[in-house]
Amino acid sequence: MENSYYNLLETLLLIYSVDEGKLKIYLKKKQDEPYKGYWTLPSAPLDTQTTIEENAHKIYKSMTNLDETYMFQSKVFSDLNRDPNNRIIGISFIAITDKTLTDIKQDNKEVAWFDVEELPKLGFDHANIIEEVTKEVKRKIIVNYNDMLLAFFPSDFTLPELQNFYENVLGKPIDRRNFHKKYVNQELVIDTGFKTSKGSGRPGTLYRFNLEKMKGKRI
Amino acid sequence: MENSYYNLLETLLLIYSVDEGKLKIYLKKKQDEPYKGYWTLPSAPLDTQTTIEENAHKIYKSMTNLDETYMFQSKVFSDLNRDPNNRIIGISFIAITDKTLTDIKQDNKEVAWFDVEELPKLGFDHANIIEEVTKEVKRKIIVNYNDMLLAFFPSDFTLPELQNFYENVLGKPIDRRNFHKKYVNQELVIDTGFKTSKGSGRPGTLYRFNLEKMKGKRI
DNA sequence: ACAAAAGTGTTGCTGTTACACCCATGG
DNA sequence: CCATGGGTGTAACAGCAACACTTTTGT
Repeated sequence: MENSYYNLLETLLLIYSVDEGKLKIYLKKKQDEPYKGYWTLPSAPLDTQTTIEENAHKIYKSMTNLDETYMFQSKVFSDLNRDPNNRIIGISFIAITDKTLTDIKQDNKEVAWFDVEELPKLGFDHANIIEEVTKEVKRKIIVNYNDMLLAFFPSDFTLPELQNFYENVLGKPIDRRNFHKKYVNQELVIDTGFKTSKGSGRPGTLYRFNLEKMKGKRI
Repeated sequence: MENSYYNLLETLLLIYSVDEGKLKIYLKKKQDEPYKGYWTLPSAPLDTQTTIEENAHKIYKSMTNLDETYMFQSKVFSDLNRDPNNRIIGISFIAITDKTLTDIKQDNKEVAWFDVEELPKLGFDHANIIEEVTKEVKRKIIVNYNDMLLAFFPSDFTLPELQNFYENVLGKPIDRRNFHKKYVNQELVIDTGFKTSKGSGRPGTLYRFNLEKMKGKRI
């Protein structure tokens, strides 16, 4: 009787990054049944001696070999038939990382970044989880979670890159002149003095965020 | 060995409401050990056949006798020593309700509304949970979760009442003229044609939110 | 009449929007 | 020299911030 209150839990990690203004997510190819060959979110069962935060950090480390990141809890998924074998309750975490730091780490494990708008075949209910959590991420970007934006753009970026990201998240275009003016006039970004130099076209000015001005700022 | 992955879960419900511009929370007095006589959040263990959403609704119903409410997930608390006896993982939900609807329902169960700034002695880690979740609620109000504001003020209210609530959440005063102007000029509220009539002072105009204008509006 | 609470107008500032052409680089 | 992508100015409008006195009611 008492046993009917003991549940299996897992921590699911949704690692996001930006690449050329696109929102990306880091997935893992499943090597065994069920869902062998499908892509899945990195996850780990929760044992009775670990907190969910510790568990999420462990997963993050195993996927990226990095220790620190911007990470926080997202939704819990408790549908009875999430897993074909057992009932497992999934506690999701959002992590935001610098894609360039993880590009190296793709040794033998099959892991890859996917555009959130072009996902591969996903196992379990992970398509649904990604959809729901991605909605939350977008909403938070739009609605002003500056910390999160800083996590997406920790290092130098161009204003067109940033604008591109916003446009993808918002789902509509923004006027380039107004966008530029806003960030430069309000000193939300600082000119690093460097320029991009990839391919054709005029090189872009590289900026970084002005932490002072961004703090608590409504964008 | 496998048993070390089975955890006890509970759903915790934080029911909020407004009263005279103050943010209130609905608590229950614990009738047995441990923490007998202390106040606690309403909660229920999660069995293996119920989703957390169903569980949260069950708790809400038992506390208010109401079926519908604005409710959503909040944080998960997984510290190892939350409960003196077992490790229990707590999944919290936020519900927002109309305090006047629940005032009736205080029969024999010892339940009461408390100002979130003046809480009683709380059992378990519930003081901590209330603090964390209340921070989230305030942040969401400030940052634009209009749905939530509508849930707090479903029916007629005066602008001074609404302003009072904002001031308590923001922690700083707002100019009355500017506040009034904003809501009336932008037609975020609609005059119901009724007036308050409680005690001394000029009666206030009763408004309700203009759902059209509030939708997606940044406040 | 007085205490309590609600209602209201003006002005300057700041940010947003709408709009089209020029500049720097690589091929 | 052309294709690609980056950078830029102006004017009208909307919302926000700062500011104090009047009106309506109950006692």
